[in-house]
Amino acid sequence: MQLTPMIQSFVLHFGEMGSRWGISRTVGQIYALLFVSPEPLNADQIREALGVSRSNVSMGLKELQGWNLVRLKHLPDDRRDYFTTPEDIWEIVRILAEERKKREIDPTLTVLRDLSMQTPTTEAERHAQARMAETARMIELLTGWYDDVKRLETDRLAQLLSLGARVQKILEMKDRLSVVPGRRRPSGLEPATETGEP
Amino acid sequence: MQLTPMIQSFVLHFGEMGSRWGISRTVGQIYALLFVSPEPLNADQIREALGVSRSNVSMGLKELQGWNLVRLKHLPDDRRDYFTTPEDIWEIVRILAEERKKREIDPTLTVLRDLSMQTPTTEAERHAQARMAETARMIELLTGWYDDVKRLETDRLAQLLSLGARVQKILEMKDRLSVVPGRRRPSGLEPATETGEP
DNA sequence: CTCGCATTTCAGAAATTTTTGAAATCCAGG
DNA sequence: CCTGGATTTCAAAAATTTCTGAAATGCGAG
Repeated sequence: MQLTPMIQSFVLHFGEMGSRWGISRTVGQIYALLFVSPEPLNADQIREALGVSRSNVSMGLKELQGWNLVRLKHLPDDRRDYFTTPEDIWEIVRILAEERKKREIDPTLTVLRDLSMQTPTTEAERHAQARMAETARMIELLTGWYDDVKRLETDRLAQLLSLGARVQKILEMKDRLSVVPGRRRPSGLEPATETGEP
Repeated sequence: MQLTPMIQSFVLHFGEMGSRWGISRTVGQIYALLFVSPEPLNADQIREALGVSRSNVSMGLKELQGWNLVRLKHLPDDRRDYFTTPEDIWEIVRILAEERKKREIDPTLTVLRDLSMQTPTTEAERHAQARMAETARMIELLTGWYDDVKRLETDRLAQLLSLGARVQKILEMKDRLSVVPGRRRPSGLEPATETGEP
């Protein structure tokens, strides 16, 4: 398969960006190619389009499968594996967010919690620990929010996003309204969220 | 300066994670060290604490300055440069988000817009272009939201985050309320947001 | 201007990551 | 149990990134 200049540009760009993310150039290119391809591709088609070795394609696809970013398909009377990306682009975003969180955030949160539990021996450690605890709380707040919104349906999510900062107005409105039924709103940041593991 | 085991663990962990992000091990370690240090450090203190070459520290600090992630300080009667991280951890998050957007998102959005404007020559290109346009719109929605919320004060942001999915309830409430004054809400996703550059 | 300390630059060395080709493995038919 | 296409594995080569030491540069004080 011969790529048109336009598709070529796209694929090459994603290859470049791939390195700024944690993936290799080839993996980025493979994904870009599958993403814009109107139908599933097999490993040899990918190899030909990208001009890389067959084994490199195999490894790249394996990595993408590890990221849950590709779907395996089969064509009748053809025992080769064909690959696609999910149709729904929001699904891709969700997967990316989930996997990056798993790899880049969760391990750090574990370490921070762990270190925050130790008894400090020096003044420097006391300070360091305060910093770490602060970081852990921030990550918990962010990931807690993420865990909530990731459950929203796509169009609710889009609605929320397009609302943007106007949410602030709504928060204010809610403040005023919530006075009426006499219910106190839990005050957001202040109470130390001690979510240590057992 | 000799690091305690606890601080050592933290610094080493950040070094490891550094590679999963786009930074080198040393840069990650330098940042971790500055982050937990109760006061500013100079290049030689960092070199000693991390056991790396002086030039490596210099380059690492330069990179961190490029990311806007460190502040330069000066002590009286000492002409060496001392470095700290911003006190406010949310400030750090804001800077990180801003810089990563600039490096990882914006260039892609530019390419996507550019390619989406070209006239497709084949059916494959037509499909690819649709995919790219879809992606561009999604990125615009996400970054538009980000541009909005990044202006919120920290405690408003925290309030918003801790609200999480309960926002959905508020959205529903707003739906109902907005009927009263007779104003139509712009429906979020549906209208094609043609935000091409001139 | 010169000295002395501080920082930066930079070319090469070291380490790490990516890519490859060949061999091994897998597996559906026959 | 063979066969042959398809895929995977893996050790080595290639490419890239990171790190270092030495030399160059910067700069305030005298």
